[in-house]
Amino acid sequence: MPTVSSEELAAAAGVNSAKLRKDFSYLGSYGTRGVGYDVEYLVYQISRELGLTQDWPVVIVGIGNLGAALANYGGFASRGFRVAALIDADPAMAGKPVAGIPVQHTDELESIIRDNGVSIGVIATPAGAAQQVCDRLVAAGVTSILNFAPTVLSVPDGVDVRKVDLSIELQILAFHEQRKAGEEATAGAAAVQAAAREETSTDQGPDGDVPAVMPA
Amino acid sequence: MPTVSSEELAAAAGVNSAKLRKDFSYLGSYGTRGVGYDVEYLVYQISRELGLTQDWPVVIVGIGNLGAALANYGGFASRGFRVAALIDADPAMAGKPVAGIPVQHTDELESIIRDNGVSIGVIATPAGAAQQVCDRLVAAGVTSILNFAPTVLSVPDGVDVRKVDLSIELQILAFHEQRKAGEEATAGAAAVQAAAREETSTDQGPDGDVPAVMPA
DNA sequence: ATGCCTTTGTGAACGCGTGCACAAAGATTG
DNA sequence: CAATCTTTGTGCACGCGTTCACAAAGGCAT
Repeated sequence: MPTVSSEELAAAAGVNSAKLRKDFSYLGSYGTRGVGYDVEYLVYQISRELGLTQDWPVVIVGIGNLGAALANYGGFASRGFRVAALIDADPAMAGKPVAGIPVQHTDELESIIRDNGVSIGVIATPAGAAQQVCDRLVAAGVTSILNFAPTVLSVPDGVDVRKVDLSIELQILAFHEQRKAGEEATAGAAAVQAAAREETSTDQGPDGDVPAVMPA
Repeated sequence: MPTVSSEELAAAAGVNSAKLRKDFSYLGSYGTRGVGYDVEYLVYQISRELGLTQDWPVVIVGIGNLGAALANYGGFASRGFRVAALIDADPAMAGKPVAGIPVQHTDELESIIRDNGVSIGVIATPAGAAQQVCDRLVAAGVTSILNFAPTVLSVPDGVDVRKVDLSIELQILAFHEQRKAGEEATAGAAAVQAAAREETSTDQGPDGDVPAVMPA
């Protein structure tokens, strides 16, 4: 039986082994003292807890470059996601296959959601259409939305929204890049990013982790 | 002179006003007691600290759906980024304009980087080509890389890499979705995501923030 | 079977970040 | 110019998460 110790795992991940053990303990997944964790069992437990063993039907709305890129993205299937439908407002797109899936018109949105029991929707439309699409998704029963459009969506309670801003990551890189260059005047620089984050977005979305460097 | 108090700002952002003031204090940007912060000055200071006032030339390598989507993305210009060049390995793409910028062949990579003083590169190639492109970018002088390819890149010290995995955000939504549904057996669920994070990626990339719920 | 060795699971201490609360500072009004 | 009022900047305390350290547990060799 192949096993791993918390020590090995921690070293590989660059974290503290005690924390890792404590985290695992919340799972209820018990390791064996003197031996370690059964790899297969551990992988299964974590996968299940994360929802990777379930099948999540997903719709993508807005089949432009980004929507097409998402439809073609290989990582989805392996993580338990299944693209149930591609939806676009352009009638000319209807029926055209993208990533092997025929695009359907926005008119079908509600019925697609209901027929497939979709609870997760991806919005890759232009900013102008995003809120409207969002409202329709929610009304049809979607309770989780991944938003790529550069708009903050408002949704009723009980609906989760995560906003992906492709430029935020670039901004974080630029921030570091700037600090590499100018070590002189940039003395009391850092903790700003936290403040900036507070200013721009109202909560939803991924927090780019810039290490909170405390200036001298 | 238009001003804001830390109290107003904090309320709008949903955070504590004291923390906000403390964060601002690290900037050295002083507010005026009894009045608040000069909005214009504050915006400028934060922008400058974040590198938004600088002009960052960026190259995008791999002009498939994703690369094209990035090239068309409006958010870049407003954040100080300028797409200096689009690069693709397919000779058939060469010269074809995407988002108004002609695609150039991979052969030109090194000279483009050098001529434009590019220090930030975006990789939107298939996984197989990513490491090779990365190596060439680094060799040509790029010191920050935004990686959309589903591979972990290895780079020498001094080079920053951020990996964007489009399915991670979906996974976080699915995680919450699962918890919404099954409140029964999912008693001692939560802190797993931290552990999972430790397992999968070795540091680089955005940490999707799932609130660390402690089980009873 | 007994003792030793390895590794888990966790109680307790430490450290850091957040939030409270107040003194200092400046603006404003009479 | 003095008194008052508002808001900043920050010392201090609290709380939470991380880390340390060790006892309990199980495997394995003799």
